Amino acid sequence: MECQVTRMKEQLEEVNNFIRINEFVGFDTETSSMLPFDGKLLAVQIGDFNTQYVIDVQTIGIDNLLPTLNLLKDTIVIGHNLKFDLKWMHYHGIKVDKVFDTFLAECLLTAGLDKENRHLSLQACVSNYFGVRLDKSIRSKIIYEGFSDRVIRYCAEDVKYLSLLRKRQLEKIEEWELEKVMDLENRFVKVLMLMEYYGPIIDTKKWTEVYTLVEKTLGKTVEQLNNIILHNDKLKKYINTEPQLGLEFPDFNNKVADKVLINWSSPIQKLKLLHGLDINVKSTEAKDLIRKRDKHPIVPLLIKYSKWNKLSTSFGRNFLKFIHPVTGRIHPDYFQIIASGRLSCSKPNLLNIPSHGDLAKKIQASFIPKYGNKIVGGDYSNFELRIISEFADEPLWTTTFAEDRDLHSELCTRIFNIREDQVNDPFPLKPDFTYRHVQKIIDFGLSYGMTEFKLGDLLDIPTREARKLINSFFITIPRVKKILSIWAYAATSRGYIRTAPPYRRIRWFPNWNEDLSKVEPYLISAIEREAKNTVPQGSNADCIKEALCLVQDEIDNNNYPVKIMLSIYDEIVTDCKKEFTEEWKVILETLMIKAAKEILKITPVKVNVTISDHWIKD
DNA sequence: CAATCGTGCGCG
DNA sequence: AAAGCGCGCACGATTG
Repeated sequence: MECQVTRMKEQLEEVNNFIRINEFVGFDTETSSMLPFDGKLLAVQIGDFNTQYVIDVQTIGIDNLLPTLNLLKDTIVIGHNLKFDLKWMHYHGIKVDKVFDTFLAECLLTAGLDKENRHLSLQACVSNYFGVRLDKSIRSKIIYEGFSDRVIRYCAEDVKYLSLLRKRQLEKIEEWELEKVMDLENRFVKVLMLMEYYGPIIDTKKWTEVYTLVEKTLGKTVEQLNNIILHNDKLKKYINTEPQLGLEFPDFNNKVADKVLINWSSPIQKLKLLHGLDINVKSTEAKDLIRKRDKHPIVPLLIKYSKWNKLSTSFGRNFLKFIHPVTGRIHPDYFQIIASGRLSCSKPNLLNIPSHGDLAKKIQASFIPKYGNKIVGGDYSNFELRIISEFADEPLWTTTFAEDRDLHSELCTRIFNIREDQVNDPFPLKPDFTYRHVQKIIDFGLSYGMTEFKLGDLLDIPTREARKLINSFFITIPRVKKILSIWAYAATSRGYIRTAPPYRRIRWFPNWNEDLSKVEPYLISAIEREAKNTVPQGSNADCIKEALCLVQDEIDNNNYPVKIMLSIYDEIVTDCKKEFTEEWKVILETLMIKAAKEILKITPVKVNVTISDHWIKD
């Protein structure tokens, strides 16, 4: 084994040669922080099984290293979770063209498996594939002890196995025909890196206005709740006799109460109180409480409290802490491949920003483009239902999409036997819902395996009425029922399900067994429901990832003044120079349609594009 | 006191 | 009845 530390500029020529003569190079970095904006690049490791170069970046100087790093664009860079390393490369102006990410390969090969059966870290992969143990703890000592012998050795080990790991993973990728989706994910790393690097900008003034309003409303609600128990002899016994340590009223008035009568965030305390009022609920969630809202004035207040407390804790003043002091942007952490193939997002989660209602409008309006720019957004219309339609080949659905009519309304008229102008009339069994609203619940719910119990529960109608709705739904569109059962059967007979061609991503079902008699019936049902959902949800993910790759390539190839700001499941939000918006709007729409046509071959694609001064949902 | 689980709710 | 799917987060309750 040859592993060496590179400290001198002259030594870099050897590294350069290594990069030039190799089609693939293993690549890793060590840094003093997670983001390049508040730390330094300490080491760059390049190598393969036989040779590793550990480059002491600070000693050699980043400027002296740039020519070497620039050579990377002519090779295929292999790395484990390259989203991290590429962010540092981008910071230093280094472009990397082709990558193979062993972390993403492992994510793809094990999608859907649970914690026990899924080991994604480099140590775990190297251990599982080669039986070699890497010691991560020593590597992290680089900050304290610099390039000591053992640090160098372990830095080198982090690139040593990458090319072998890729080969072993490729065997499996070929075995399971995952080449196409692996390629998609490898192309997508760069895009996701940029979405973290150029994360959204928040108008703090607008955001502050919003949370001031939220805290005021929450405070009032707490006050009203407290007044109810203070003036009701029956309820006084539920008041906490001791101060609830660590709990305070929101100090929206700079006033902090010294004790909390009842902790309105405690389901146990709320449940006791409700039972004391002879209100029989099994939980304190809104869905249950809403049925009892007329029993006592406290019930609607409890619903209100939960809602506003959520807004206050998740989207209140804490949210502003995520604004990076140097960049002024939010730099979230995306996870590239969850079970279905979708993204997830954390610190903060930008995929669950409120978007329904007046307050949500104000929250979204706080997401603004760079000064002088505009937001150009595009979202797919009914993508998941179009996926089902594509494979069900259901005449009613295909003609509705072909004629660009509203699917929910269309189905509504058939299933409830009403005219088109009646779809927004109240639904007789539950008058606060319209027919179309009910239909929407049915369309999504039933497509993913909802039973009459849940539907009855959701619509607050008897189970037998729900059963009738389900029956007429599937009688009206029998081919949808058929394709759903085909997907369910595929999953239970094989133990996995695939998304639509050409990507054909796999999701595994860890509870499955070849001998189905060994699988509990309820687990079989769960696999069936998950499979029914994975095809449309995962195919949608494949599509939006392809679209995002096309969009970023277009931006890069033409130097367009555009940044991808957010992507929420079926929506792409971009930050675009004002003068370019009209032109960009057309390009964005075209590329999103182009991506979708990879999957939807006979079903029309519809994309809605908007230009605005801030994030908005149309 | 930290780790873990459950509840409830935000999004598509 | 574990009887739509996919997530992350805040908070309370429980555990060791």
